[in-house]
Amino acid sequence: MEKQAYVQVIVDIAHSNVDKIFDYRLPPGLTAGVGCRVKIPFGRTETEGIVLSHKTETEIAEDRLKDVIRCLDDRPVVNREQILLAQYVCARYRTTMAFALRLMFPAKIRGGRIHKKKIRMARVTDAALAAQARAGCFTKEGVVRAKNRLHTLDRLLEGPCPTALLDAASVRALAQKDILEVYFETSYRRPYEELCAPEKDITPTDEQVHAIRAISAAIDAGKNRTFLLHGVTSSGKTEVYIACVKRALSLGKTAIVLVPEISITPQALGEFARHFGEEIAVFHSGLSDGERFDEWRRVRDKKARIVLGARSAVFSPLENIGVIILDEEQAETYKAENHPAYHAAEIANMRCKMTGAALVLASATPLIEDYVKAELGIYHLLEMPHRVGNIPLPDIRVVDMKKEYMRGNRGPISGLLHEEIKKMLANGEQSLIFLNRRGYASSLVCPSCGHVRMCTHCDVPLKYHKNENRLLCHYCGRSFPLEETCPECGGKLLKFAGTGTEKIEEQIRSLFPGARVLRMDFDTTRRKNAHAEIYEAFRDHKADILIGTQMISRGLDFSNVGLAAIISADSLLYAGDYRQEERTFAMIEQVGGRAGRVRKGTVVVQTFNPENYAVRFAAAHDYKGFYRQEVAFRKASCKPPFGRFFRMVFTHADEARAQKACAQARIMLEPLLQPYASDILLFAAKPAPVARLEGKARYHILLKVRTSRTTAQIRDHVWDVWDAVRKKGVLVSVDTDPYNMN
DNA sequence: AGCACGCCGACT
DNA sequence: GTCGGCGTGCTC
Repeated sequence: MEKQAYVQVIVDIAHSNVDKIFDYRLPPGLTAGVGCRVKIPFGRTETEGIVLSHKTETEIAEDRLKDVIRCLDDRPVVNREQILLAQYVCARYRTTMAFALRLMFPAKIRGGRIHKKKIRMARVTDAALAAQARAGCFTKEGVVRAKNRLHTLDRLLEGPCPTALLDAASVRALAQKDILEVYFETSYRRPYEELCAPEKDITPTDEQVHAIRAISAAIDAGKNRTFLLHGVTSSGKTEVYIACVKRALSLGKTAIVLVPEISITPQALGEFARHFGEEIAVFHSGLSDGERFDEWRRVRDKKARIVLGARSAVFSPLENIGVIILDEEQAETYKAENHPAYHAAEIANMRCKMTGAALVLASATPLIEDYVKAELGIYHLLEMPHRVGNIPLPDIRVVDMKKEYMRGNRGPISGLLHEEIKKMLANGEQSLIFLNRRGYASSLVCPSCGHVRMCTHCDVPLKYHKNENRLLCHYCGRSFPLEETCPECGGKLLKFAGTGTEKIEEQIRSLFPGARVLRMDFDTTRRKNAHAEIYEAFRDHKADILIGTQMISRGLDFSNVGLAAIISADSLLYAGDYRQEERTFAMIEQVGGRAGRVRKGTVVVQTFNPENYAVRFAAAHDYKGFYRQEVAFRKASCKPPFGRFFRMVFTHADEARAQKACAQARIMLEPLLQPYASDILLFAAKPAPVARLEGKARYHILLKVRTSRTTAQIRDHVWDVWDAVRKKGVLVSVDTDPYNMN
């Protein structure tokens, strides 16, 4: 008697009610490996599930068991390590196994809508036969009488060729005579061009050598270790990454390099593709579904051993990982916004622990939390304080905009910046102008009654976009016509407050009529390829000045940029979160780092707060000075890493329901947190600063906790309350150490 | 997620 | 009397 086979399946329904293992009978003749998707009957319908394991016995009564209908994959869509990782994600972020597993493979795989791309190929059946046919293309006198056929044969004698590149009539005729054969080959859609420029032969600096040695030793040992690579801009971190990845490959291991989404430029890709060619798979938001599927498949099928990508690439189906690198580890984009709100560094850390890989957190401006860990010896600190070629860090010149204002210059461009841009234009050098606010004006105010135009669906002011001559909501994306009269008092005057990139572009164009100006922001890069076009135009010096948001602060490493300017260093200082100084410091270093990468450059920082310590330390390129100051403040006020914040947000179309759920949660939390009273601060339930978003009311609770052994328990209590409250139809989200408090 | 079961209000 | 509101419970 053959042993009855059962499979344990996670149903692909992301709901806590069905977040458990279901046993199914595997009918004889059907195979479904661990990690494969299966079609299964579920309740009254059919659905997909993923096989987690096999077994020979089950506690489920025979009459309740159902059969697997069929297996949907011949190869697993998740490997065993990914299943373990998904279980970790479930526990850590309180999500369902279905949600966690979905992170592991391309979304569009479900339902099997994506197909492998096949291309039609032709090849000769026999070289002698082809040569004979080739001779037949000439007359006795040696004159060509069948040009297309000759060309086709010549091409095929060199090897197989896609039929798309050949003359269709010749292919048909030659195939008829069995001189060539047509067949299909699956191809991979590659999201970037082949970049096969020769490797540059660079001698690494002593600092680079030291970092490479330390990380390589950890990769060799196969023991999990975390490094904090603190390297100033242009200190050659990329070469360190490449050397470490090479080391991992040489040991037969694999590697993941994570970068913030916006720094995935052709330049950054090219650097890696040059070294690793086909071995590298790239993941970012710009890929089509087909491209993403193919890249993922190349990793799963072990055709690519290196993954380069944004946040979600940390879940790639690699096996035997040697090293995971997080470039710009302080970047906020490593944290996912929605459920599960995982942090890529946390996932990377877990994967490294599971496989004994080295984790490299790299930045010019590491997160305070991480530098603290390095100082405590939890992370191994590697410092690269010098730029490659010993090029000095750029001079940072801080302009006090209060004085500028008093002097009568009320525009957004200071006298100094004006002068510096002029100098650059005269020298034929390029300038970068950074402002992290898009549009023309950040609000539209009525000077008579003070009314600010607000979004009808969100509790936020509308931004004026001059190009479209409309008011836009940057939260929900809705657009409104610009009404000339105030809806409140009927006043006819309009006041545009706050400066955005559009206005800067207008100002620069009027101040420097001859200069060639480009703007790179959300609005100018919406069209496909627009980002690459602007990037290439600036790289090829088809423009003198590039104005932009966050997008220009990373990944643009152009030798001809002599000036980088920050229009307002204050933009992040009023965010109201505990990271505002840290982010201001990082922004100045980041943008400043774009200038003078080959020879010494200049940075102009405009601010109304020149005395702010983030601005002062950034101007002096003094990370450690800033760090010490910031750590002292955080310690005194119990902010991360000395404290944690938990924030619960309650969203519902009906304001009363959102408020009620929020108040209930607050009431439930109180007794649960009572034992920790001396270590916590539980704030009142109240409307969120953005009290309405997309037409839905929002309420929130903030909990501040002094870091201690009980922090994890407190977090669990918060999640328990979340679990209890969310069943009432109100959307509840929990954010740990939120980046913003909107 | 879906879908059935089940227990209270206003109608042909 | 019943049609239908959506609260609760189940799916191998």
